[in-house]
Amino acid sequence: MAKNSSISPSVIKRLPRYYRFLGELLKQGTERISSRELSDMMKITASQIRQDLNCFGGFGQQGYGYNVRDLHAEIGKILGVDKGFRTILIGAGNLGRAIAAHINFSTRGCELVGIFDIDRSLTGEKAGELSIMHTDELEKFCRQKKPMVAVLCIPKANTQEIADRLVALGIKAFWNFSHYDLSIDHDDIVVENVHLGDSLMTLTYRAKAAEEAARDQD
Amino acid sequence: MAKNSSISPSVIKRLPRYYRFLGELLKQGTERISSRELSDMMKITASQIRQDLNCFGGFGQQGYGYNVRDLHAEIGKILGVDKGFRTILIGAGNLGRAIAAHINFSTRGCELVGIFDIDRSLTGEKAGELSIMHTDELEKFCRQKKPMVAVLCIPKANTQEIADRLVALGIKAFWNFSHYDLSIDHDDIVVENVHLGDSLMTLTYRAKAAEEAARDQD
DNA sequence: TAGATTGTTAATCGATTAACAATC
DNA sequence: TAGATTGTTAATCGATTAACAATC
Repeated sequence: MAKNSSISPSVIKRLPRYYRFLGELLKQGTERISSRELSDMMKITASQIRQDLNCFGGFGQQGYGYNVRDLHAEIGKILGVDKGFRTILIGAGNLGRAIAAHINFSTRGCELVGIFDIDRSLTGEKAGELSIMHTDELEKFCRQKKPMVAVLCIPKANTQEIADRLVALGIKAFWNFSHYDLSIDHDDIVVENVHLGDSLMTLTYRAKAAEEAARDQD
Repeated sequence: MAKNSSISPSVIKRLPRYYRFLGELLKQGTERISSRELSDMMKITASQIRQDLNCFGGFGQQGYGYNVRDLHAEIGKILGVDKGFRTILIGAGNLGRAIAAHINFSTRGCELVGIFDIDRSLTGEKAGELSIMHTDELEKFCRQKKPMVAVLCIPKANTQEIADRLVALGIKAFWNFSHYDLSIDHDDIVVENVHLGDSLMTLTYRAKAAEEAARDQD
């Protein structure tokens, strides 16, 4: 575990992808895999795979490769898939309900325990397994259940205010889908801003660039 | 435009964020801004901003800064926000309908023109402005409307098959939300894999790391 | 002119790839 | 033992930051 402290941001971003591919291999019953085979599947270099996996200790064996089950388990442990962090979701509009229904929180270290919306007409409605609560209930709920993670699916204008309120209620991690760049100045609080719109724009840019390149070739 | 060809991937990924912040400033009526002021807002270095903006020609003026309106327009043009690429969405489940309703395609260079699902019980239902069509209609629709972009909100198992079918129908860009790493071996076709699950896992990892760091301090 | 701030070059830093000795 | 493949060091590449001369 000693090596853990120095895992670089680039490696961390690749970890979930390794975890997914190893999960697939495990499901298929593959017992061992070499960095070369994995590199073919994942379309990254074998060198990078070996470099990455070595950040957290030698899980491979020379002349053999990596044991799929062990490696999968180890990466899962590093990512914290067994943490079960209690998680609340704020904003039960289209996107909020889709996230609640679509994301498998439990296999990713989180447990969705509450959904809130400011719109009283939604109070009591079901979203997946859970009934939507009014945001007035947040304080009481958090005092009782002490959630650690909050998913924000709310309009830009309310994001900072709700985030501040949730920080006061002990939330330590924000998964933010609002169209607002959330940043919080406590170094024990982490924020992941998603910005689907930015992702689409990047695609537009690349589509345009590819189109121009193809046209130039004619 | 000559400098365009060499814009690095890291810069491209930051472009939508610049565009957003400049849009905000424009809305607030700010006329000019220095790299220093913008760096405070965006929490990146002024040096990086100047370096980035210089990839596509000198839009600043020494001793003055940048004209907000001009810079916003220029970045928009580079991203292709005015392209209006015809776009179809496949998979009108929770996530698909939320994306259709929640994302402002038109301000991001895309125009959503059709929604498809394989489930006949959804055919004819409204999703935003559009009525859901059956995937059997894809061929006919694409021949007529010639869409260029496809948003995939379908299960993992169907993704490769649908993608191949869409490539044959002339789709050049994929915005892929399925739990599957799509890669296509034509260099005039671009793919953006979103993977919300990976994003949540990264958050879990960081939450866990921050928690451990805080505990160690006690 | 003096002050401000860019554009741009040089220095630093970090991440990726290549290479190969260690070893299963 | 011979073959395979890792772990790890060194080389390369790219991205970020610092510095400052150019110039508005």
